[in-house]
Amino acid sequence: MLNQQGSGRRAELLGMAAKLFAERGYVSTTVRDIADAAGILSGSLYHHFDSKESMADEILSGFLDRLFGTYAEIVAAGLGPRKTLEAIVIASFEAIESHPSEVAIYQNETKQLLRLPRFAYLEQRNTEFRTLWTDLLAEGVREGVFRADLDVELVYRFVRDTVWMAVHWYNPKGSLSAEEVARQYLSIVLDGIATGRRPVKRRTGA
Amino acid sequence: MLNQQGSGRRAELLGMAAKLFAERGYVSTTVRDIADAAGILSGSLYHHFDSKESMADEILSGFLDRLFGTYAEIVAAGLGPRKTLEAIVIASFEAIESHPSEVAIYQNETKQLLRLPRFAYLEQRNTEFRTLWTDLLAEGVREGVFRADLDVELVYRFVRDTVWMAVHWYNPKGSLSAEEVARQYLSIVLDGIATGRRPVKRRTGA
Amino acid sequence: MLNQQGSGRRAELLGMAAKLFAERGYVSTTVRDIADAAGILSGSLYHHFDSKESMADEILSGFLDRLFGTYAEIVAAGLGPRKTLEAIVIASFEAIESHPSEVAIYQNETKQLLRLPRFAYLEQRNTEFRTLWTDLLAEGVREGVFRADLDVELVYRFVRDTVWMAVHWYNPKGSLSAEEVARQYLSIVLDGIATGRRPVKRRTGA
Amino acid sequence: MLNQQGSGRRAELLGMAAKLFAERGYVSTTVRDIADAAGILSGSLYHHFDSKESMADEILSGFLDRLFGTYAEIVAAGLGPRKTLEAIVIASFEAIESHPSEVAIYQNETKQLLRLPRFAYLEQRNTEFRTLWTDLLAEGVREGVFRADLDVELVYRFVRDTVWMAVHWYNPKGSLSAEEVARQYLSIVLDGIATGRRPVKRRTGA
DNA sequence: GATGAATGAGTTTTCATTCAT
DNA sequence: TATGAATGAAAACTCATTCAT
Repeated sequence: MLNQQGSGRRAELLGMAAKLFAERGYVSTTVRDIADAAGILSGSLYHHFDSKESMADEILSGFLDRLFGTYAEIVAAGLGPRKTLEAIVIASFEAIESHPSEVAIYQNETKQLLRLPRFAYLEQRNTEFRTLWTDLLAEGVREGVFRADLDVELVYRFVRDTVWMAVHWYNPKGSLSAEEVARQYLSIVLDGIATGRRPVKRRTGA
Repeated sequence: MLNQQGSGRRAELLGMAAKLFAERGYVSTTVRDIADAAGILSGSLYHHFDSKESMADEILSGFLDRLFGTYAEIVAAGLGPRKTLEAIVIASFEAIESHPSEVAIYQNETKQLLRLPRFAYLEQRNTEFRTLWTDLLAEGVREGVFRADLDVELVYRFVRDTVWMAVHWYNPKGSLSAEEVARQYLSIVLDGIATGRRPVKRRTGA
Repeated sequence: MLNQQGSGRRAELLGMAAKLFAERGYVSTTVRDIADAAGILSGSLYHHFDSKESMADEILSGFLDRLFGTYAEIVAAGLGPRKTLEAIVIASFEAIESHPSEVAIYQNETKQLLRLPRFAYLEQRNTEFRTLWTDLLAEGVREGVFRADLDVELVYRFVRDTVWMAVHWYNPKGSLSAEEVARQYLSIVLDGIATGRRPVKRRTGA
Repeated sequence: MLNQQGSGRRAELLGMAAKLFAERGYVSTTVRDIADAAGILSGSLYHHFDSKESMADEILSGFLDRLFGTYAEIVAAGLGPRKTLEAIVIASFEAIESHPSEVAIYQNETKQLLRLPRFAYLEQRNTEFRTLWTDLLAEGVREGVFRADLDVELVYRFVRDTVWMAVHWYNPKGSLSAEEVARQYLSIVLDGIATGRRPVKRRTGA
């Protein structure tokens, strides 16, 4: 359902490319690496794709369209800030589970790819994601379900980074399902790792 | 004090290389880029360094020696798990503040560099860091200052990733000092972003 | 009458190839360009032709057979040097009008194609053309209708080049018909662009 | 004096490239061909030049700057249409003599190169040349030194093409000097190849 | 006749590195 | 210390051609 990126051979090749881009990084993955993985000659890849760039483009844009579609549906459901946050985190972990390569590429290569004009949409996605989170957090603070003493921007960055970083260690074949990991993760983010009541906070900078 | 990586010109060149490695990534930074930044020809760099690899090596090993020295001092101080955790986080944020390039390289390039034999020590540092944290967390759980219902391994990864990710957005010239950011960060990690008592946790999967 | 280069689809494809060869040059025109123009895949062209080379061959040899047939008829008519020259020039301009692509290919690609053995006949055509003209000019000089003070070889080259160059600018849809252009062209070549009697020529270098 | 295109090795390499571009055509000349001619490896050329394109660019722009500088001087001298025309033709033949490769590239490759944005200046040079000639011819017609019954545009094309075509056959080592060839050429263009008075012209199309 | 997938040889270009001066 | 010229290996990409379906 979060899938479907083309027909037959093309999709197969994109899958291999994605895996390699995720493992070795975009720059360090040669077109020959991809061709080798596919059992063809490097030149033959150009029968299917314009360039290495366009492979990365197709992988990322397709994936992000689907992911942000899912986010939009969650937000549209109007579950309230806390439940929405949970749903978004869970959806993100599910993306990590079902499309680890794509997430890894998104995580690791965005900065590099942004220099190329054709990847400008990555910037837009970043902005979209930021708005999504800061709106959500601000609403939660207004409704009293999120702490008011934290910098919303900082919390956003914190959450953004931590969610995606999981792609670096989450093992879909391990004992924990994506949802279980997400629940633990949410538990940390929402309630912290310390026990008991939180001590009286000295407001930073005060 | 966390500084001093050679004398004069050599250090200057390493600084420029570090900045470029951090900005563009190790593979994407060419020797010519570094030479250009230094206002010399690329061949001339080889009067100072054996290779591009040895530049990265020198940058990273020097930095990590100093950073892990600091960690060791903190642990040796025997402050108890909570204070130790706080001190380590603060030291890490200070490293981000004082050596952003080095941290960024450590963050972004370790995976790539580990393929080269000479960077095997990075693996050792990772193990060292992991032991440091899991010991610390386990001790905290034993002493009742950290929650017992969380997977220690997962918490470790969580903390590890989130601390270093800050290098991607922390701006030393911004309004928040490294320590202030560290405090907020600690506040999130320790107490969570939700208000009030945490609800009775349904153990995931149960 | 100067037409007929195969049947149906084959001729159609050759026409497209000729147009592209003329526009972009033989080397710069890819087999895919031709296939694209025909709305088929590049591999499919090989059901019709052995190779790109054989397409160019077929285009040129057919065209030149017809053109030189026309020249032979004119010469055989025995009209005398002046009328023969006029008829040849007119026939050439008509070839430009009716087969601009073929003339352009002949003009622009002969030098390149001559390196390939199968195009050796182009050299023969050149020789044939040269003989035709130098004979004609020499005869004209003997009969007193062409100036005797000009180097026949130089005049030949002059005429040869200028006639064919017209393919680069002659526009069949423009206001001047091929014959009209030929007439003006002949007027220049025969009588020059200066007004009045020619001044006493200082023989160059004498 | 019409020379001087850089320092030392660079100029040497450009000269070799120019020769090959002229002989085999720009597209058909590989970077390896040039490197082979220079006795170095193809990659080494990139120590001196950005790209094959930039070699052609440097060759052409430098040459055209000098050539059009010469034209401008001639025009500025205000010799009257006939003498100006003669001087321009002679200067052109001298360019063919001293810079045959550059002229050949200009002649043969302009059409191809114009597709690349960086060669837009070739279009401007063409326009400049056209204006130069049509102005000159029109002035000559007004002053009664050139025939009024000829289409100025057509005469311009005629002259333009024929002058440059000489590069294809003019042999600097042959018996005729550039100026001698230019004189004969001028003699043809000005007075035609026919003997005696020109017959009463039937205006074409009438 | 045409497709879709591939080959294989070659192209331009990149880049870490070397070395005589 | 630095330059200027080069190497050599590999990169991305091109393209005429083949061939099973």
